[in-house]
Amino acid sequence: MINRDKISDKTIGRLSQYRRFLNLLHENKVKNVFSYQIANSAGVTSPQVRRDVMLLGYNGNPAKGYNVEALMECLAHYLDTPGGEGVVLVGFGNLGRALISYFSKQRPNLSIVAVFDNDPALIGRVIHGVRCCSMEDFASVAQQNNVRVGILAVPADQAQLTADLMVAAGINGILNFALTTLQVPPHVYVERVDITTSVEKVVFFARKIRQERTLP
Amino acid sequence: MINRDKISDKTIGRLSQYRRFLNLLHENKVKNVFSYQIANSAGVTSPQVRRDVMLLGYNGNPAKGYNVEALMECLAHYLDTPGGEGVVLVGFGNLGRALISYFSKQRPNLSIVAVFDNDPALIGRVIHGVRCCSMEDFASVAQQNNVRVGILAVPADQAQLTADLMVAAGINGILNFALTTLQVPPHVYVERVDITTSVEKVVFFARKIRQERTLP
DNA sequence: ATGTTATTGTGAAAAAAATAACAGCGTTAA
DNA sequence: TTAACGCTGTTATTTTTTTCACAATAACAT
Ligand SMILES: NC(=O)c1ccc[n+]([C@@H]2O[C@H](COP(=O)([O-])OP(=O)(O)OC[C@H]3O[C@@H](n4cnc5c(N)ncnc54)[C@H](O)[C@@H]3O)[C@@H](O)[C@H]2O)c1
Ligand SMILES: NC(=O)c1ccc[n+]([C@@H]2O[C@H](COP(=O)([O-])OP(=O)(O)OC[C@H]3O[C@@H](n4cnc5c(N)ncnc54)[C@H](O)[C@@H]3O)[C@@H](O)[C@H]2O)c1
Repeated sequence: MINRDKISDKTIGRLSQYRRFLNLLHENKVKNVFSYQIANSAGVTSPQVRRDVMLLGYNGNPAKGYNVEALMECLAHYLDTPGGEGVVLVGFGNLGRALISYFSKQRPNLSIVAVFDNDPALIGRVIHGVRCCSMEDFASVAQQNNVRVGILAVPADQAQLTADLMVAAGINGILNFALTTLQVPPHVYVERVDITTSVEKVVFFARKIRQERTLP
Repeated sequence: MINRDKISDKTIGRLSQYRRFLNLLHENKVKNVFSYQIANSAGVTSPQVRRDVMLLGYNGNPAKGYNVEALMECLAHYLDTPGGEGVVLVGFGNLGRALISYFSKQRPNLSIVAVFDNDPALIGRVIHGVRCCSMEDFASVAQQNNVRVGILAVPADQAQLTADLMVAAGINGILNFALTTLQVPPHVYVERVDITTSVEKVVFFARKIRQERTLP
């Protein structure tokens, strides 16, 4: 029924976005929603939404649109790990702490189960109920909790080293905030968040728009 | 010579990445670099790099590759605003503070010139030499410093409101960290950083890889 | 001088992604 | 009961993005 093989990176990103809107609708007791409404909320087109939903194998109703609850359930079944996915975070610095606070506000299907740092001064500290552990305990904690996904928030020059540790501990998904392209084996998926690049993109296009408006 | 019209979002992102590697090479006094080396550092293919560089109008040398300094200069001329671009940040919370620390370590061509918050308890506080100002001063500070780009790090329910303020103050590029799709006029470019979606992507593909490895 | 080598620059081909188009279908209201 | 409506599901088309492939070429050794 579901062909997970053919799904792309981008589609998954959009599905995750649609879900946020559905959550909102559900909280407001809205029962049904049309593709164009979802599209609007995510800044995409309605055929795009229908196409994406099609991949899930979920069918809407031509008169009522999609059933909010049913679609949410379908998305959860598709995107989420049954029983929830525990994530570890390495790097208890400025960004690490912000992320802990952020995740503590999210739904519990995604939760940070442990935080690690190699600075002795930080080990043992607790933020939002999460205690910072020593890197020495990384492999054992990760394996005990069956952790598969790690967030990397250490300085760039420590990132590869840390990623190697993660991979050795059985992690096969990394969200990398450090300014490095990690070298990992093919069975590890890496997603990179590069804020400098994001800002440079905004600067570029903002300037471009400005120039187009002043002299055409 | 340069056709800025045809350039895509993705290309700009890659150019920004290439630049990071070039900076590194330059610091290490490396004079020349081949497309495949740049490609390697950014996790893309070498034809991709050559194609992207082609758009800049810069020409390499078949025997020596690209001249590091010349290419850097070309990139700077293309991506950067002459005289540097000042950026403002709204939201002096966990994420805002992490961002200030992050930008204080970056090259000075991109700098945060002012930070704003609406919490009276935060106004006047200084971090990394940047003082938190009241939202009331937003328009005047932004206009005095000729700011065109803003970073949005306020709670989701305040994001649209804040974006409207930014747009009214003449900003036409926004980096949005809040979990909302902003409604802005067409002359404003918005780039969104959505960490929940990023994590969900990693979780999904990590799980997919796992499943493919255990039962193929 | 000249051959050899490895890389660039770029048109052509392929792949991927987005958009358009429309038949088919519940629902609703006459 | 039936016609009108507006949406979905899906195929076809278009557009965008990436990769391939190779002629052209600068450097260097001989
Ligand atoms: N601060 C931001 O907003 C921001 C944004 C995007 C990306 N980043 C990137 O995220 C990373 C962390 O940023 P930050 O601002 O939190 O830096 P930070 O210096 O505040 O924190 C880094 C933390 O990593 C720890 N660390 C260093 N080496 C380690 C190792 N080998 N193993 C385990 N822990 C180690 C340090 O003890 C420190 O606590 C950097 O690569 C930075 O470029 C930061
Ligand atoms: N913390 C993270 O790592 C992280 C990561 C990604 C995205 N985000 C998003 O970024 C935003 C901020 O996150 P945070 O963790 O810093 O939250 P936070 O609650 O720590 O900080 C929010 C700050 O915004 C200020 N604020 C609220 N309303 C305002 C208004 N109308 N005008 C000006 N300032 C206002 C608050 O006073 C507070 O200082 C949220 O939308 C969050 O979802 C956070």
